[in-house]
Amino acid sequence: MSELRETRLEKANALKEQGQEPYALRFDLTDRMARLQADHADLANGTERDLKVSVAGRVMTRRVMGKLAFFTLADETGTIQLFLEKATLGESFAQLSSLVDAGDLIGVHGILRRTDRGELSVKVSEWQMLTKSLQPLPDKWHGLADVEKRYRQRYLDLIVTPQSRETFRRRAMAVSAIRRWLDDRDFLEIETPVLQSEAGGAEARPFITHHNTLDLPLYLRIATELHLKRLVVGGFERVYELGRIFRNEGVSTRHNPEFTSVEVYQAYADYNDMMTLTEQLIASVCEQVCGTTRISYQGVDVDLTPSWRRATMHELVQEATGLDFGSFQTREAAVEAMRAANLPTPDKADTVGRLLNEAFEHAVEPNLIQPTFVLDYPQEISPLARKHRSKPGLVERFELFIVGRETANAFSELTDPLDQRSRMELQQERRAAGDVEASGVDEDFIQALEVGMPPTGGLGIGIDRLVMLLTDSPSIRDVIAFPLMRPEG
RNA sequence: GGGUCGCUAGCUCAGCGGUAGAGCACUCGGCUUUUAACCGAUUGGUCCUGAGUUCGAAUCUCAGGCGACCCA
Repeated sequence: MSELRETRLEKANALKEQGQEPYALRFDLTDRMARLQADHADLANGTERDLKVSVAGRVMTRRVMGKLAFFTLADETGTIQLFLEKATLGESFAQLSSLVDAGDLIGVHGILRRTDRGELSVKVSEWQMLTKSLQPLPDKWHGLADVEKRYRQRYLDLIVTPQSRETFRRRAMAVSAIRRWLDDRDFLEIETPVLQSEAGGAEARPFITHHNTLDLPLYLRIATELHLKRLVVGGFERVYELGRIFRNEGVSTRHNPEFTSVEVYQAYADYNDMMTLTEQLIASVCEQVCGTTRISYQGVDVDLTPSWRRATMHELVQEATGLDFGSFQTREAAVEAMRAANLPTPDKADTVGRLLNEAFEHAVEPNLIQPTFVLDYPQEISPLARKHRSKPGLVERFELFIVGRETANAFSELTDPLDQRSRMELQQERRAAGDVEASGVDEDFIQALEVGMPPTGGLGIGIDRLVMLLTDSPSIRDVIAFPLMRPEG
């Protein structure tokens, strides 16, 4: 209600009349809360330490009792109690107790004192309004229980939910740990276009936009793959890009239309090398962010200590269903066996390989809790991966699954330009037939391959899903500061 | 796309056919060791929107909006 706001505006005006700017320019602070708490843990109850400190932050709670008051002041690192007494503050005590609300940002000068009840406090001798807040804070006890509000008004969530702050702190740590790990191994981060005239590198619907001056339809990238490979053709032997990807798809606890990936390409390597790289990289990031590689996700223990299980898609499906997809000569044979095993056989899965993938997604994927590399995918669902060196119909590809979720995807990259062209033409046929996720032929990319790409291992990791794992977050929206929301009605 | 659940005061929630409620927050008064401070008083409402049933709807029905979760 705007009555609260009116009251606070009046307080802001009252401050002005008393010569206090309600929106201050700056404040010289000497200390931050967490450090003060740590450095003065030895201060005895009921005693003072004659050390002048200046701190600033947001007033979280107020407890006023006549001529004495206690505020809790929070900065980014933590909280400290303010010990406010009329005897010390004189006239400005009345101002404090009547014009400062929970939610205001203030700066104070004072000395340290631990109260009789053992709370380290700043005994304030001087205070200054830094920013007057016009909106009330959420319930101090329950916090922001409304999930929708947490996403729509993330700033409130961050103010009152310490766990939310910790999640984004960890996300930042994870992202910088990934960059550091790759930089240390001579991988070069190169930025590739977000706006593309052909959206390729994955099977997904793109967002469409338009360039006015060139009168050109453009797509937001659905992957960084094809441009990073062009860089490998150009002679950069170790490249990566960590950045935003856009896919015009639904929203769920595991999907946001814009998300972050890191794609890594290493010349003269294959998918076996990328497996080692993946487990080393993720284990290292986990160690740095969580302090251990044995973590707990939503009550389930997950052990990310290398090395991880490696099994082929065929083996895993057979293990879970008893079906040997290597023995099916025709789609009909596979359909018959799958029906007998109560597995769905959608029409769009029009080959044995696609049916294998269906069986995998249904019977295996949700049960891959511990990190597992799934190897050797059907060629028809992997148009950018090279043919397997010894298994006909399959490609050298792995996906990494953790807690039932696809977390990484990697290939021995397809370097044969003629093979790549025929794969892309197949995609184009599917698109012509109505598959909105199929891409077309990227002529410029084919031309790059014709110039010659060295044998290369490529890898993509979904940063958001990795961060979910490292922060024990149940929804992707918990790890994206401002997730996509439908506008409020 | 389908299903289940939710939407009531700034926040957290109760009420489930008969006058719109509580705690916290706000405002006022009291209080020099509180930390969900306490005590007293007051203030605060498009019960998500619209239509219907009914003497009477926050409550029942239908449609719509937004969200959460599950399934595809």
